Amino acid sequence: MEKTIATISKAVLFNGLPETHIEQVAEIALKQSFNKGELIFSEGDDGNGFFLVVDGLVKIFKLSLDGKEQILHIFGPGEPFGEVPVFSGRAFPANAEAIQESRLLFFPRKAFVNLIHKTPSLALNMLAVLSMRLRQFTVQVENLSLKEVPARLAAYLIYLSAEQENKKAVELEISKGQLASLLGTIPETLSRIFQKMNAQHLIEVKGRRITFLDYPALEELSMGEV
Amino acid sequence: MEKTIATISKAVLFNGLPETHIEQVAEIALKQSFNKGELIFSEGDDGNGFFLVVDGLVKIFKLSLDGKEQILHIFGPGEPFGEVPVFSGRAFPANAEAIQESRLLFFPRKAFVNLIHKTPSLALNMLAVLSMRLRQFTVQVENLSLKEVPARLAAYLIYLSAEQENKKAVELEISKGQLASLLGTIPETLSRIFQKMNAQHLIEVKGRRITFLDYPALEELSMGEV
DNA sequence: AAAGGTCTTTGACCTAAGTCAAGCGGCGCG
DNA sequence: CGCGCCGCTTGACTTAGGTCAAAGACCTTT
Repeated sequence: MEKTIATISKAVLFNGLPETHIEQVAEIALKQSFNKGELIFSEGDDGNGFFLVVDGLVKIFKLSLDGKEQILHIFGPGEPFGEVPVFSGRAFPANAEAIQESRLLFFPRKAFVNLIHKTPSLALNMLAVLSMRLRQFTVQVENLSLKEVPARLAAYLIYLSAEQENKKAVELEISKGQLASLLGTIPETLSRIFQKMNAQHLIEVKGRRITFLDYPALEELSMGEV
Repeated sequence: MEKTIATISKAVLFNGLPETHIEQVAEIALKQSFNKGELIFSEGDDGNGFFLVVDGLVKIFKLSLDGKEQILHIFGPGEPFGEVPVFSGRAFPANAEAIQESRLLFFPRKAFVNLIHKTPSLALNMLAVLSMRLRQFTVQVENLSLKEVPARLAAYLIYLSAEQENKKAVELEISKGQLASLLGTIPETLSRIFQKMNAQHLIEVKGRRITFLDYPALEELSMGEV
């Protein structure tokens, strides 16, 4: 229980809530565990609540009829997911799968909505979370529609660089195959683009470690396209 | 003022609010008008509030460096837009332009947030609106990444058919050029696909009027791709 | 009704990126 | 220590859809 409270009070969703409210939140939370590769929910399932990642890594994705996958988000510790059905009614709009051994908290819909009724600042926090997500989606649509794959990859590397606070090199936290799916392409294409960026001395790729050789050029590439 | 109240009480965002709250909402709303083609806000602008369409039509879109446009949404009467900066802080993530002569209501951020503090059900309504928008985005990403242009067009026609409650024919409410931008393609490609669907006796195109000749085949096309 | 603009269509061409198929390399397992 | 597996790479080929250019179609304004 203390662990649960500690996790919750670190999550941005519950930022700034008074102690007593945090405890109320913790009371309605249920612990769940998922193995690597295990499905958490499927598109079309009814959502009776949402999740918070305690540790591990979860991907949210869509599948086409012929099995091609597009990753929408990857969520790590402290991030909530699966909120859409809680507020819009209806089913999950996508699938969720643990891509690492993961521990989650589950917040049942009804209890959470009750809590919101009593806690306006929790509502505002949730509005902030959903707004950030919308902002993220505008970027993803922009990337898919207006940028070519090299630009998307460059943008992703720069995003990682900001996240890991390192302008020299970054470590991919997902496999290259998953990265391809996140960028809206396939492993073969991604591999070729890594090679090309290598050949152009933009980066150096060694397994999951990417070293930046020409950061400004990468930024350039990520924005426009030549 | 009565007109304002009437507009507000019809909008889903304010569904189920008691009379007195509707009046409070109306008090903070400001009327604004935009000519066809007029810019409402630009990506990167600070958002001190959000909008509600009274009448007219507004497109939300992104631009690439070389001027290509991707439409994210088209909003008509009763629909709110521009909420993201209200709750996430920061700037508008995209541009907004009136594509018809439009009258809008503007809700200043601060006044609205105050209102939410006092009105939990308004918060829940707004959460529902944002959740629906997220759901919509998952579909858009799926379309862009996993479906080809003919499937996207078919899906859009079926969506229109549901909206206009007519399985025989629909009327496009935007130009074909704008439709191309909404579907993530260009007018030339869209035009060719209309021709092809014509030739295959799926639809008949006469200006903005699309008559369905083989609805089931269209549904088939919209989902998978052969 | 002519003129001028915008929207739409058509044709010829090009290219980014997907498909298919085969090979490589590192890692866990027996 | 060698075998098999999975993730990744490489090559040859195909194709959806973008580009560029020009011609129609339409609608408004005079």
